[in-house]
Amino acid sequence: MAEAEQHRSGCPINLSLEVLGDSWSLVVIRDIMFGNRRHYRQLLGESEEGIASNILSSRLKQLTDHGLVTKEQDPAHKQRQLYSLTEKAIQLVPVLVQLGAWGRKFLPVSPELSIRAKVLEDGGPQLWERFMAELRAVHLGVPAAQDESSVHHELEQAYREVVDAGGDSSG
Amino acid sequence: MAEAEQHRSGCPINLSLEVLGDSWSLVVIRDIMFGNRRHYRQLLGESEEGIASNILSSRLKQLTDHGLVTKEQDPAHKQRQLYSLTEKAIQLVPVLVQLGAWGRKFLPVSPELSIRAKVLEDGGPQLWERFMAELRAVHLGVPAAQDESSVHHELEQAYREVVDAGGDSSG
DNA sequence: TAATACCGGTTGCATAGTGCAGTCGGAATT
DNA sequence: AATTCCGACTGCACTATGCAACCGGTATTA
Repeated sequence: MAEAEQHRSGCPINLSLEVLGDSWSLVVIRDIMFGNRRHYRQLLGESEEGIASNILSSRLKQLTDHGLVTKEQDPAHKQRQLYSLTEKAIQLVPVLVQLGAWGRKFLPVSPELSIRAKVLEDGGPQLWERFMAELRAVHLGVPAAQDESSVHHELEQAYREVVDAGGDSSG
Repeated sequence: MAEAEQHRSGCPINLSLEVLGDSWSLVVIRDIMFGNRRHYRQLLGESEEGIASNILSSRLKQLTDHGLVTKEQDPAHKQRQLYSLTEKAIQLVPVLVQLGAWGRKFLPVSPELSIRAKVLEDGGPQLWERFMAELRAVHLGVPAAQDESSVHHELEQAYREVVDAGGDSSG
């Protein structure tokens, strides 16, 4: 947890990039966050992008060191590890939404995998907050507000609709 | 300009990371965008983070290939190249703002280098739009709306105030 | 006209990170 | 007792990064 590193500069954007500036870190966070993948094997096997096991291992370690992810034993299975997001990671929701919005606008996204981004984009900061509250309930054990009708569920539903309408592709 | 690459997946976040997912690309864009650095030597020498010349060269080439940056000869100086942002890059403003906001909240930022992030964060989407309109005027030659009293100037002013009040650090 | 400084890079080289395939010891299941 | 599942680790080839030196052409200066 000690971060005795040397920073390139004190610029917020630069510091953020020193933590997140590679091609896998945010993908792993995305999978935990939106895909609710909490175990190593899940993250490894159900990864859209096919992350390699050593890279996943390395990223999970990094993310843990940076305080974005915590790791604990699953009480039911002694050998199974449970990865959870911290508040620091949950507050990346706006970053991921904007990144997704930009990708949707300018890159060759697939309909199935971008519908969730669209829902969050259209929902605006209010929906993001609801989603973040949900993540806090799931990952931090914060009691959920009763009025929340699961943004996660809403995202899954939108995804299913597109898949059912479209036809092909994995996911 | 032909992009015959293989993509890891059609997910918007993943595709965005395939373009921007390294520690330098967004730093270079930040310098062009907020620091108004338009020439190679400027980007190289006035870089807070001390980017290496080969990395800068490689990133400018990549960014050009991805359609985020254009390069043209400065009419005044035959050998001088002028780098400009495209609309695709200008629309990264919300991403950079959110990334900066996150950095400000969780990372050891310096006051001088984070005041601009704070102003943009506090200004909200409306200010971002004004800033983007300004960038279009500067980089795309779009005529500026008259009511715009320069967000860029506002950011510079806020920066100067912090520097004058604070005292040390480079910038 | 000659020397110098500035321009946007390139090259060589050592180190670090990525990607793939195979492997590992322990725990749970059969 | 044998097999499968668990979260990784190892070896290896390849690519990217970071540093320093260097480059030919252009503009400026003496």
